[in-house]
Amino acid sequence: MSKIKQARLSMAMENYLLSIFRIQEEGETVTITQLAEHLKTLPEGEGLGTSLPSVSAMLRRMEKEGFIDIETKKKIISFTRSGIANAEIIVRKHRLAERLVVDLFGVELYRAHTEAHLLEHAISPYLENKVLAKLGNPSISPYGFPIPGSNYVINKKAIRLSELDSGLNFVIDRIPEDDESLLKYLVENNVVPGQAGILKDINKSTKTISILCAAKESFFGFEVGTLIWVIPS
Amino acid sequence: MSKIKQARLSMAMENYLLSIFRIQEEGETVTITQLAEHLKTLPEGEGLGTSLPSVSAMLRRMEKEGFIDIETKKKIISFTRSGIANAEIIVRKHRLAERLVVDLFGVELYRAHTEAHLLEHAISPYLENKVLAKLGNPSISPYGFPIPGSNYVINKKAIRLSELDSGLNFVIDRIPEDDESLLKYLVENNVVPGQAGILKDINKSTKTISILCAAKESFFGFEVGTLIWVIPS
DNA sequence: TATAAATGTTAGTTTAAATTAATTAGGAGT
DNA sequence: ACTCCTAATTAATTTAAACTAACATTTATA
Repeated sequence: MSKIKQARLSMAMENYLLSIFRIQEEGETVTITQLAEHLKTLPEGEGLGTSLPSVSAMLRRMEKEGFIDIETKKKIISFTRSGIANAEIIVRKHRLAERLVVDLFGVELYRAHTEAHLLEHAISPYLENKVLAKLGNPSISPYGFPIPGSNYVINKKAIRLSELDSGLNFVIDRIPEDDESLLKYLVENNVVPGQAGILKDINKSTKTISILCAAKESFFGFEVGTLIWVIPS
Repeated sequence: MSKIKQARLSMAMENYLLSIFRIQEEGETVTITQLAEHLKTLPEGEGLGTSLPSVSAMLRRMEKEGFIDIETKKKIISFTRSGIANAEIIVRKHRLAERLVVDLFGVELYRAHTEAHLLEHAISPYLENKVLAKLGNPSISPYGFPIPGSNYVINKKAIRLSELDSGLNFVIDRIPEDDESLLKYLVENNVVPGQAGILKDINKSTKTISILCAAKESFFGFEVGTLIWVIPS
């Protein structure tokens, strides 16, 4: 029960915390270049916060604040206890905001992530509780990601669609959130969390995948296939 | 039909626009000191943006951006066309956010204004439309203020409670938004927009007022009485 | 092993927004 | 007219967060 510093975070720092969390969640190692890359997907300020020196400087600030450790050999960035706690707070607000705009306001799925990126910084702990109650304590985001604080844990049986074999049935677990044009395509073709489907063909030569979800057939490359997680069924 | 610059406003500038709008709405002249005073009521950053030189500098920036004119004799600050347009945008978001948190999330009235001050900066035009639709195109805030863009105009018959005579009946039109402890008292005693009441006593000697609203009697000074607008009935 | 590509840091600037401290300009009162 | 108070400005700093350009360090690969 150690006291976790519940800091007044700047918007920029909240974004960094969220990006680091997301990179870790994807199982990748957090490097400065990775981070700079990931921050580019954020809608705020359009193209800010992406240069390596900027990221480098911010990480040093975050280290001073006690949110992260930077390995001296300068490869690995990891959260401290305080860092993970604060990252979970902002990720929770983000995913709650996604649920909010989708469930209550009817925002289209492909825009929810972007809208949530603005809202996440504007939700006080008090309001968060009100929203949680209103939404019935949701445990996953509209894209299938766990909402920190709920007891939901990712299904261990989930695998990347690109690792499934032809002919097998599945249920969509998670889809990528931050590519609007891809999302439009996926939603259009019923490739959304909870949807059952069958892998029609996975082609190792052409690196393409075709699936069938609720009578709609979709077709995409392996890179996309690795971003879609499914539960074999 | 001139093109109004739909600028990317900083959060700080949005706050200034809103404060200037509010001061004008109250019928007072906008001076730098007034503004500094009003900005202190904002919850963001706690105590930031209140010093005279800060306000002075920001106003010069806003003049450069074409939002305001500053009289050379340095007394009067007024909006340009672009300024009023952008102020109305942020005021609309603010009051819509107040309605949102009250109507949908059950936030208590005394906190709504504060929560809205965070949310107002995080509502995109797209989301604003969704929220407007969800709330049924409201025309006034929970405190009784008009939402710009609706066709609502303030009732010309509205007067300050302090200007009403003893024994007269009224309906509450507007109550002040930015004093949480006062708001708690008012809500507690049914002094909310739309509520009918009777002015029991207005005492010129002690500068106090007592009213009766739905069986609850409240009691306050003239300063408060000037902040509550009512329609005599 | 040498060299190229990728990764990260230093150095020097910039901008927005804030601060304090000190100074000036305008009106009101005696 | 002089003094005083209020209102506003100037000056000099500070901080967070970003940038470019140039340099340095690692890693990988021919």
